[in-house]
Amino acid sequence: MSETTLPESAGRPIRVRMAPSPTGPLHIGTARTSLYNFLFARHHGGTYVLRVEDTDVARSTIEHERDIIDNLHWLGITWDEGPQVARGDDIGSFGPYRQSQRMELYAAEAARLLESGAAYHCWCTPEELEAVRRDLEARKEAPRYNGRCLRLTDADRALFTAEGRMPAIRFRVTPETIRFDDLIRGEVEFDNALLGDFVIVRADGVPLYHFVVVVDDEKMAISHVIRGEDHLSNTPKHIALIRALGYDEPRFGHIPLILNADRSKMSKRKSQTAITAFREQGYLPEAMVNFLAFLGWSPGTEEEIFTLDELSRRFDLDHVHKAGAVFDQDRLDHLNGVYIRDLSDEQLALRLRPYLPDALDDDAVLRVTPLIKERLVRLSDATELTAFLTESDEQVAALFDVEQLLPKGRGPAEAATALSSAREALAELDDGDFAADVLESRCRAAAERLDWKAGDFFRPLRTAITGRTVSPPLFGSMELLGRDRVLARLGMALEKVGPQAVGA
RNA sequence: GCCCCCAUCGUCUAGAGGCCUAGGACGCCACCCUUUCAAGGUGGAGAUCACCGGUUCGAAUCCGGUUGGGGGCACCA
Repeated sequence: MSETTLPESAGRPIRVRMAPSPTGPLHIGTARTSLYNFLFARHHGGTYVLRVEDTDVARSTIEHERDIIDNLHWLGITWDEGPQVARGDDIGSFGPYRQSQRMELYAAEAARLLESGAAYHCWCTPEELEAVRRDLEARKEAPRYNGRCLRLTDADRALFTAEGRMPAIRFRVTPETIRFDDLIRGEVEFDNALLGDFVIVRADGVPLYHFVVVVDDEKMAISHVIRGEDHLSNTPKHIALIRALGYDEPRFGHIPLILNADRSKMSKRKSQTAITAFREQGYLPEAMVNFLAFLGWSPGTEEEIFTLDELSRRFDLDHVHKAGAVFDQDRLDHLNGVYIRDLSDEQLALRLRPYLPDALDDDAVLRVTPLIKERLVRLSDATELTAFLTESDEQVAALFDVEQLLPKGRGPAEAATALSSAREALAELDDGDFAADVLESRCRAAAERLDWKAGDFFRPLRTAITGRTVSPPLFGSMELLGRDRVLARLGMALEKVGPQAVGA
């Protein structure tokens, strides 16, 4: 681990965090941010914290939390501190790690802000706020809060309280220039005079994101906040809060966004974003990690296949890009194929198991694996590629029409001839001799006797055996199917061409 | 509307002033291999480095502007 690239952290131990919100399944963008934080922590020997941002109780669910944790683990991302399944059983001494369990903390910090005058109660109703916003927009001004409740008298407040209205808490933004040295973008400058006072605690007492993120990053001693670029313009709010609360300012680093094909921020509406969906389709976690790492980062060389360990050795913020990166499905597919082919037959067979029917026993799965290995883009492709093994002879026969039995330039009668001569040649074999190499030489000999090109001769056989014109290698497929079913399928195909063969 | 960020082949990227008549990968095309499809091999098309101006002996690389794209401006995160 090189210490030379260690970003300055004011002498604090390196602690980074991922802070997913369980309002949906693990998003590809969250996964990549988590990966970068993980790699950063690993590379610098820092501590990695998982914090669940579930203050929005209405939208947060335990199912989503489980999906997030489960899929993070699936990717191989691990953390040093975080929540446990059982509440109150956390790992790490900065817990609890669910924000919903830290409400007293936020209330206390909000009270401090109220007391110092850095925050104030706001009694405006959503309707009033909406009206003000519309008005400002109509006048082409920034849609920010007008500070009305800042000018309330004690009598006004007493009146609202008597009405039973509950106030929200607003942070009073000091007009000042906020500068920070972003780890990825360098010096960034904002004018906070342009910001309106923003709500930090809702009228129902629920504290909001910009507030809790700042409180927790301090209380969890986070040294580097590495997050998506969509938070770049929220950072001056966070810094203002940090100063008002007397906290230590962490280093910030904003990584580029993952984009839809149209270059907008990647979204569920336009792209598949749930990691779990990729997982179900049979993308390998190794491929996913490799792919995600290169979406916005490169090692600065021309190497491109990296394991998680190699990545944590090589990863550094210096090589993280500034521009957003379009999610390229073709590239993911290619990488997935690379990783699939890199697996041993045994390993691959194991991973294929969930995609194949129970009717195919483990031994059969292991035997068919080498036949389909280099034809798989996703593990789920195995389902279709091996379907002919579990389909009944009748089902297979129903899959094709006579057209698909015919080699280029040949008619039904000739297909019938090929089919029957193949059946004859194979029928002579015992069960025990039904091996791919034997089958192949028999069929080649039969083709030769007919004076056909082997490829032409194989086409009707392939269709008859698998029901498809595209299939795994023909003779390996026949071997797996066994003598009886091969002969049966050849017979059924023959019946199918029969009438036309006669008519031809 | 205001603020901020960004800009190298279609896409992901290499590139930190001369090594660049811009390299790699994916995708695409052709050929080879071949029992189909893949995989593999070889080759090819594809970027006047968004544009304009400056700095410099020299700029994809530095500076300024323009244009274009994106993000943010919630009692969501």
